[in-house]
Amino acid sequence: MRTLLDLQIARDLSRDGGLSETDYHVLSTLSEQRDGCWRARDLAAQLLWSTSRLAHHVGRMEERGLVARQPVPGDARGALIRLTGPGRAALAAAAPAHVASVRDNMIGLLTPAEVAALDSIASKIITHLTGEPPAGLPPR
Amino acid sequence: MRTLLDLQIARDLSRDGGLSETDYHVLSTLSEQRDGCWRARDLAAQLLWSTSRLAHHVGRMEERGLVARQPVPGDARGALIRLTGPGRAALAAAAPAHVASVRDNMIGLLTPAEVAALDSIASKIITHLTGEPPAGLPPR
DNA sequence: ATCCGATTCCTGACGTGTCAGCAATCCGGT
DNA sequence: ACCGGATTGCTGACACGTCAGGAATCGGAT
Repeated sequence: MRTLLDLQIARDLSRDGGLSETDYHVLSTLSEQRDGCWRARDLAAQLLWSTSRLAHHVGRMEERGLVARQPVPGDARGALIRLTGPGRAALAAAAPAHVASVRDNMIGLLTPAEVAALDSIASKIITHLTGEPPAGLPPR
Repeated sequence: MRTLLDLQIARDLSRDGGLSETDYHVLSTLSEQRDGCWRARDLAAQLLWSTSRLAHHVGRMEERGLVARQPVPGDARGALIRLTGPGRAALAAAAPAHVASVRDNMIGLLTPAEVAALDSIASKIITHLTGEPPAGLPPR
C-alpha cells in the first residue's frame, strides 16, 4: 500500500509543479516559520534528516533558486536556510493539488473511524520509538 | 511515523544479518517459490520494481553470492533468478529477528481492532490505486 | 522464409542518500 | 587569555534508484 501510494502522490506532485516529495517537505517546513527562515540544524532535526543530507539537498535547491543560504547573526558556524520568492511561489502553486492528491488517494477513501484509528496507531508507534508522544495537530 | 519505523526496522535488519530491507524483500519473495526460482520480469512485477532496478540489485546480490542467474529454458532472452545456499541461509538467519522487530515496533503495540482497521485501510487504498482488490493473506 | 514490432534484460548517466571525515567556530574550565 | 572538547555545517566517496537507450530474441503477419 505504501509503495503504491507514494508512487501516486509523487507522480502527482512532480507533474503539477516539478517538485519532488523531498522538495515539498523542505519548502512546506520552511513556510511554517513566519519569516521563512530556519537554522540548518533545526531544519534537519525537524525533517528527521542528517545534516549532511540537508546540506546536499539545500545545495541543489539553492541552484534552482528555491531557497537561499545566509549566515546566522551571532554564530559564524551556522547557516540560515531561507525561502526565496520563487520557492514560496512554487510551494503555493503545488500545495492545493498535493493536498487534493492526498485526500483523493488516501484520506478521502477512509471512514472517520478509520482516520481516527490511523491517528491512534501513529501516536502509539511514535511514542514507542521516540519515548515521547508526538506534537500532534491542534485539537479540533 | 513511517520514517521512524522504517529506520528502526532497517537498523535491526542490518545489525542482525547484514541485509537491507530491499535484500530481504528479494530473498523472501524468491523463497516463496518452492524451487527458489523466479523469471526476472515476474520477480520485478511482484516487487513493484522496474526491471532495471531489479537488474542492478540482482547484480549486486549476485556478487555477494546471495542469488544466481540462469538462462531460461525455451526463451533465450530471459533470466532466472535463483536463491543460492548462502542466500537461503542469510534469509533463514535474518527472518526471526525481522519478524520480531516488526511485531515489537508495530503490530504488537496495536489492539486487534487497530490491526483490523489497518487491514481495511490498506485494502481500500490498494483497490483504489490498482483497480483490483489485493490478493491478501489466507483468511484465518 | 522473412520482416517488423513487441518483449526481455542489461548498461550508462545522472540524481539522491549515507557515511566518514574535515574545517571553522563556540564555550566552559582553568 | 587560552586550551580542549563539543557543535555546526560542508565535502567526497560510495551505494542505490530512475530513466533513456540498446542488443538479443520472440512471434505473428505476409
